[in-house]
Amino acid sequence: MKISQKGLYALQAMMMLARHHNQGAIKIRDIAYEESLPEKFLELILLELKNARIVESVRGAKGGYQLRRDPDDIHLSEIIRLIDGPLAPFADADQLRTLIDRDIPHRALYQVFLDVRDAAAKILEHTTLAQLIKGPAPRSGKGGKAKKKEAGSVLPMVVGGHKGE
Amino acid sequence: MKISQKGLYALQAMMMLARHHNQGAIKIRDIAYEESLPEKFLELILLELKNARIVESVRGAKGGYQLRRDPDDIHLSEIIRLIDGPLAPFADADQLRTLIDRDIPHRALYQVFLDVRDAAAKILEHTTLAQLIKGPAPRSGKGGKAKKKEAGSVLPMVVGGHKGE
DNA sequence: ATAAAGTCTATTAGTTCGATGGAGTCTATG
DNA sequence: CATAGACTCCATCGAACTAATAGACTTTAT
Repeated sequence: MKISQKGLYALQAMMMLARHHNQGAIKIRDIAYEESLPEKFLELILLELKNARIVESVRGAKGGYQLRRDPDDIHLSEIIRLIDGPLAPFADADQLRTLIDRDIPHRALYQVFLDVRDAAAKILEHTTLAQLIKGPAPRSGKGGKAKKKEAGSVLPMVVGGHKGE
Repeated sequence: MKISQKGLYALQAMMMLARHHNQGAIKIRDIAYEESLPEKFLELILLELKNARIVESVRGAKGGYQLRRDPDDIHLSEIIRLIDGPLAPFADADQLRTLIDRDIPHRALYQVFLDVRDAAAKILEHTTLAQLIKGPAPRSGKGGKAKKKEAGSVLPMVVGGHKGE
C-alpha cells in the first residue's frame, strides 16, 4: 500500500472537515486555504469522497462540504482504500489468499504479504478521524531519536527521494 | 510501501537462488524458466541485486548468479527496499519522524503512517529467504531436480482490479 | 576461435500521477 | 428574477514511472 499525494490531501481535507464538524458546509476554497492544498485538485478528491458517501455537498451559494458521519465513525482505512486502493503491499487480500491456496512454490511469500496487509489493516481500521484531531498524539514506538535537520521554515520541505528508511 | 511486479520478480528469483544455494552459479535463463519470469527483465533485476552486493555473478560460459550470503542471512526487507524503496506507506521513516516533529497539525496522521511502517518493517526485517523456502513441502517428492513446468502455466489467473481487500 | 554467458545502454508503449481549465448547473440572496 | 457564488463534470496536460525488449559489447570455458 502506497499513500499518494492525492491520498494525503484527502486525509488532510478530511481532518479539516472533522475539526469543523457540525459547523455547516465548508467551502472547497476554505479547505484548500487552511490545508494549503491545490484547490482544483482538491475539488476532484472531494467529489470522489462524495460519491463514496463519506462526505456530502451542499450546492449553490453558501454551499460546501461536510462529513456525513461523526469523525469517530470514519476510519482511515476507508479513505485510503478509496483513494489509493487495497492495503496489501501487492494485489489485495482476496487475491493473496487465492495465491496462497494455489501457488504452492510461492505461498510462503504471499503469506508474508498478507501478514503485512493485516498489520496495516489492524492499525488503519482502528484509527478514526476523531482520534487524529484530538490532542497530542500518544507517541508510540520506542523513543527513536529524530535527527535534526538544519533550521528551516515550518514546512516547505520537499519529501522525495530515498535516504533514511 | 507498494511491491511492484519487478519487486515480486526479484523476490521469486531470490527464492529460487536460495533453493539452489551452494550449487554453483545459476544461469539467468534457468532462473527465468523455472520461475516463469521474462528473461531480459530479470537480467536487469539481477544486475541491480548484484550492484547491491546481495548476489554475485560469474561471467562467461558456465557463468550465472548465486547468493553472496546464506539464505538465512538475507531478509525480505533488504530486497524490497532495493527494488521498491522505503517500507513506509508515505515518504520514508526519517522524513516521517521529521514531519511528526515539525508539522503540528498533522503529526498524529504521520505518526499513524510511521506505525504502519514499523509494523511492516517488523515482519519484513525478520523474515529471511531461508524461512520462505522451508515450506511444509519443499518439493513434492517426484523425481530429482529437473522441474518440469510444461504446458499451461500453473497460475494463469489474472491479478488485477479491486474486489475483496 | 567460438559459443555461451553476463554487462550495459537505449528505447519503447502504456499507465499513473498531480494538476489545471472551462463549460455547465444549482441555489441563496437582494 | 438576475446574479454571484459554489459545486459538477469532462477534457487535457506534462512528467514520471512501469514493464519489457533490443542490441552491441565483454568475459570465459573449451
